[in-house]
Amino acid sequence: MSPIDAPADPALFEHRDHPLLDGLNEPQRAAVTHAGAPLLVVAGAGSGKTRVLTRRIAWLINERKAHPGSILAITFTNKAAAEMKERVEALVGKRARIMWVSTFHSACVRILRKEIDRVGFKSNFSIYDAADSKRLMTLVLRDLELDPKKYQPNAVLHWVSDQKNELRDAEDAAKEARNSFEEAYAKAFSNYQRRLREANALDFDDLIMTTVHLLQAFPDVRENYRRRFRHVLVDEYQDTNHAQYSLIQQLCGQSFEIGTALEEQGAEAAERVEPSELMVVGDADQSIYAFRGADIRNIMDFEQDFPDATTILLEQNYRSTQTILTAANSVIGNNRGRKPKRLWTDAGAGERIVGYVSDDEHDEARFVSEEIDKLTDDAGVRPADVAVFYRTNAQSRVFEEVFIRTGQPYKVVGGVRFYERKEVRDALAYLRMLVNTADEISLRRVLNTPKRGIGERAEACIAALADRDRITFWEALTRAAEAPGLATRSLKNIEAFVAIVQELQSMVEADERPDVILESVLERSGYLTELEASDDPQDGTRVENLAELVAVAREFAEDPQPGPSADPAEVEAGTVAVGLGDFLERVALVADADQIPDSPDGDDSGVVTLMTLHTAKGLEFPVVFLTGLEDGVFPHQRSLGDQPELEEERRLAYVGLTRAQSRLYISRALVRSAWGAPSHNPASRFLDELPVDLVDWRRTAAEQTRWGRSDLSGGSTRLGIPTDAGRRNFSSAALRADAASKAKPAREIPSLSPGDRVAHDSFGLGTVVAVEGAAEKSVASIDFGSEGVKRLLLRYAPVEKL
DNA sequence: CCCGCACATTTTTTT
DNA sequence: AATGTGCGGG
Repeated sequence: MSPIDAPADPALFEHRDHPLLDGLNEPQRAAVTHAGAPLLVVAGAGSGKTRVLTRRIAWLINERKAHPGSILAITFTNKAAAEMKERVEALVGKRARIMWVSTFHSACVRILRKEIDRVGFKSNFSIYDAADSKRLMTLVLRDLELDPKKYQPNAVLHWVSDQKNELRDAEDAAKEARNSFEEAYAKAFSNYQRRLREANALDFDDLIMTTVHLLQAFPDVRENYRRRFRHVLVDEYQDTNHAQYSLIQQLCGQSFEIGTALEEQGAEAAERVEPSELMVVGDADQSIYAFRGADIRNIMDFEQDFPDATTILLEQNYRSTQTILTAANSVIGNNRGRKPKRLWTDAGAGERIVGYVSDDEHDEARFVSEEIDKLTDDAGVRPADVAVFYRTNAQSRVFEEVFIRTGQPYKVVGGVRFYERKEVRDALAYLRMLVNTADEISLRRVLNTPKRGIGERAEACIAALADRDRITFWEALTRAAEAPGLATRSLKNIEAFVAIVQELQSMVEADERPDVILESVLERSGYLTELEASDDPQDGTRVENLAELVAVAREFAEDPQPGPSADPAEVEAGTVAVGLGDFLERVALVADADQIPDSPDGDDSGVVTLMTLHTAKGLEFPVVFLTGLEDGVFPHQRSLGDQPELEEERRLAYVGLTRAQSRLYISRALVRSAWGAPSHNPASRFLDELPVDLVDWRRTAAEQTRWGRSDLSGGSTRLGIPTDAGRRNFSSAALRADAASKAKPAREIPSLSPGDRVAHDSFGLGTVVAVEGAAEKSVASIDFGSEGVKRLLLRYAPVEKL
């Protein structure tokens, strides 16, 4: 619990205070009670902003008699939304339920489901995620016969996303194209949009952009929502992009920007609605999403955009020790052009930061694991109090390996997400196609999955028929008999497929429960049968994942927790929609952060949490391990040559540091393998930016132990336990020099021949089966018994000849 | 039409 | 290192 929940002296406020202001400091109270002009709350990390938001909403309802339905609060994740709603409900009771508290995306979906027919979509539109978008873009680029080397789907999509975040449609983009390169991009954009429309589908960015366009184009719709939302609150304002900014403006009727001012004059005929009250909360130092269009100027320029705005600063931190805050302040102070802000606390200095320089990433992970052991044994820390952060998802692997080996339960948040697994996506594609037959991407995905003899050739015939008769791909499938050039055999298979789909569709029409439909899909499609018949061990896991998905669907059907875009009126009446479409929507909008084990009590108390720094935003943990502090890893390679990007990395470091409540560990590896090749990276420049005396270096580059220690106790590491040498403080510069001089992990390649017994760090003992190639390139096939036969590149593989 | 193999590509971060 | 894509043989 943070200290804010236990005010030092409640009596101090009692006589003059409203319960809703209880335990708040002065600026916090000012933010809660502020009325009128647009309000910017600059909330430093851990300054109690969630508390301010919830209290303010409760204040609006209880004291200012705002109708709960007139409140729109935007949060960053659905989980944050659910929590906020819950907290407000605890303060003001059940009527809080009809507020809109959701993410930008969920709020837009909710508006679009009602209004989107005005712009030519049907309300059962599909939502395409990154993978769907990529598939579609690949098709588009192929159609346009663009060189896939020069025009990569991801690059084009990123560009398209930028356009949409700036509210430019394909036409605008084409007009602004300055060279043939951009013209090609604009063309792809245009085709991509056309095909989305044909599929009755929207991608993530469309959800926002389409809503804004809709509000701009239809004054009656806009007035309707403006009249409804008298109070708009936006959290994490520093991470909003231009489209989201415009959305806020449209919804609030705040129109101080020049562009909107003109547009507003045009709409003067329509009845004017008083602007809604706007409060935004954010911290420019925690803006870490510029790469996806977030515009830090939205918060930096708030006072210019809204000339009569009030700004309130929250600088008192209730989360961390002064040591941690000083470190964070010191790092972020290296960014230029930021508004000065210094977090402080009265919690005291606390423990020093612990630093560790490891030989490689395995050593780093082992250090983290051992340290967690010590903390839980001696310091009364529960594993659930511990979080391990890293820059990129790929870094989670080593930690997982170590935790598996030591039996430490852990949970990786994000990464290869459940909903991105192939089998789960296949199953969802079936469901989406059933709900929206125009969804060609989903339909074609499952057409021959599992294999049912409908190949590329047959698919092309159907596509040609659809093209010729200007019908959807699905319709063409139902009329496959008319397709020229289609083999009889293929036709038979297609007819069988169509029959299955129609049967399943009738279940959807009959409003069967999502879990029931899903089970039928897996059964009738033959998907499950195929997996069960397979001897690939991976397919066993796939079956389990599908069972998990069915369980999720069942839970959804039986316990209709109001979803992010559920209609509050229905929630109130206890008739939350639990149809297949609602289920799909829920699934489409879940975020990584939504899956964080929420109460670290009970079952989850023994689980360590692993996640990227981005996912960590908004969270806090008593103990934090910030790993991989190497130039090229964090800050990321791609940011090294670019000042703005480097500053974003620094903000990311700031976010990471400020997640820690009482203990902070920082570590780096001298050698780290990526793409199967080792590279040694210098110390992260952010380490230089930490005050030297705050860090207790348990091990420095100078103390690197000898390689190849023969002691294989535990079979887990080839590196010796670091000596507990004197705790001298090396400046980072010294460390770096050390790293450079020692940076030769000269590793000899064991010469092996078939029959040799070897030991491997993670696979254990094995027998060499075969050796190919020579010297640096030699590859050995080694039988590790229950672990199977592995092919290992001896130069890098941690094997030792016995 | 399907399977197996070689090869390229992968890694930023996410709603 | 691991996974997806493109080709050739069956």
